[in-house]
Order: sequence, then C-alpha cells, then structure tokens
Amino acid sequence: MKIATWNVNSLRVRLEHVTDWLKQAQPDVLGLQETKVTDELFPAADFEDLGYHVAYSGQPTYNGVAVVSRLPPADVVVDLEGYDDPARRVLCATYGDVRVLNLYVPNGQSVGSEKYDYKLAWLAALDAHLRQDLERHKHVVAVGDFNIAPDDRDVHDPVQWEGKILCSPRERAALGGILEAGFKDAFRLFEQEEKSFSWWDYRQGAFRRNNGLRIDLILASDDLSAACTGCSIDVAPRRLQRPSDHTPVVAEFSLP
DNA sequence: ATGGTGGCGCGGCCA
Repeated sequence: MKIATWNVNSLRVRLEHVTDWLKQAQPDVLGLQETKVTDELFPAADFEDLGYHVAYSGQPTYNGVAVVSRLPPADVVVDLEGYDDPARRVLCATYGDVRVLNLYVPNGQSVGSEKYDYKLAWLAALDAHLRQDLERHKHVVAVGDFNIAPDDRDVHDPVQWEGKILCSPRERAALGGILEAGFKDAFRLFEQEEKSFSWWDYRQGAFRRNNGLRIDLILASDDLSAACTGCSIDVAPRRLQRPSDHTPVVAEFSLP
C-alpha cells in the first residue's frame, strides 16, 4: 500500500500537476492539503476519471483537505475529537484495515503569537485524537503538512531557524509526544540523503539554493512502521512551472 | 532589508 501526502497550495491551480503525478506515481492513497476550494467546486470528476475515489473537506480561500484513494473511503471524519475548529484541516478515513488521517497542521505564524497558541492547542487535540485511534484501529497512519521540522537535520540552516516557527522547542515537543504515543516518522526509518526537504519558500530562490525544511510527514503506527518498505520525497513536481511550494512525500507498506 | 513570492480575489490576509 502506497500512501502519499502533498500540500498543493490551491488544487485548482495545481490540478494538472496532481493528476499527472497520480498517473506516474500510482499511489493507493494521496492526502492533499491547502486545496483552497469549496466542496461545491471540488474537481471530483478529474480524479474519478483516473479510477480514484475522493473525499474532501473544503472552505473558501484558506485551508481545505482531500484524500484521493483507490478504495472507497469508510468512516469519514473531518474534525479532531472534542475540538471545534471552523478551519478545514482534517480528513480521516479507513481504507481496508488502515485508518488514515490527512492533516493540515496550523502554521503558527510566529512564536508567541495567537496563531502559535492555536497551533499548540490544535496539536494537543491531535495527540488525544491519535491516541484514541491507536486503540480503535489495527493500523493508523497520519500524513500531511505538519508545519514542524522534527529535527535540525530537517532544516537547511538550523542556526538561522533556531527557536523560530516550524522549529521551536514547544512544537517539536508536541510532535515528540505524538511519536511517543506509538508512531514513527516513516522517512527516518531509512537512510536518507542529507538536506532532504519537502518545502521551500517561493521567495529568494529558496528552491534553487535548496533552502528548505522537511515539514511534510508520514507518521506510521509502530506496528505499521514494521511493514514500511520505503519512504521518499519526490522533488520533481517542485521543478515544474508554477509549482506548489511543497512537494510529495511517499511511503510504501507491505500489508497482507 | 518588517523585504522577498504566490494564492485568493480585488484589499488585505495568510503562508
């Protein structure tokens, strides 16, 4: 089972990039974030034409998530347990015996801001939600734009970014708490090239200079991580004309 | 460099 995640920064602008990538990469599940499209305008037919099912939770202008999948989604949930949030950032669904959570974690803007507090509260709610899912489901995988670089290895310039948003100790501790609950960062289950990133700012030639961060993650429950046979970042879509600022991350699992 | 680039939607917010 091949599971992928991609923050597309507007699905309507990136639709051709996404459908081309689906044809080439052939994932079983693809979580999309920042679709920035309402459900009424969601381009479902473009995915159905390729033999995929799609589930989505959108809103105008901001946020929005969707999951594209070979199997039809079951038991779709679009909110974190016990956490009211008008922002559409969550889409959970079951495929076979795998519970998939597709997540667009709040960016947080800057350390100490109101949005930072919101991010930390949101992550606490996610932690609680994931612990419940681990009890309720055989396999759990949480994918998405976590807006957290787990480690200094995931930052092009750890000195410049030290303590900043996406890298601050409280964000990293929140992610650490989730991992302690029973998840592994699939990318780090394998040897990887140094300076592997999944997001590069549009500004100042950041991609050309590889000034990036690895903030798009695939977290596999401990049992599922034992079945993980690979995890990689596909940089190619970031090189296309008018790209998303993020690029896809893919993990493969050998399931019976 | 309180800049820089991009999306949404048409002014200013968000990332």
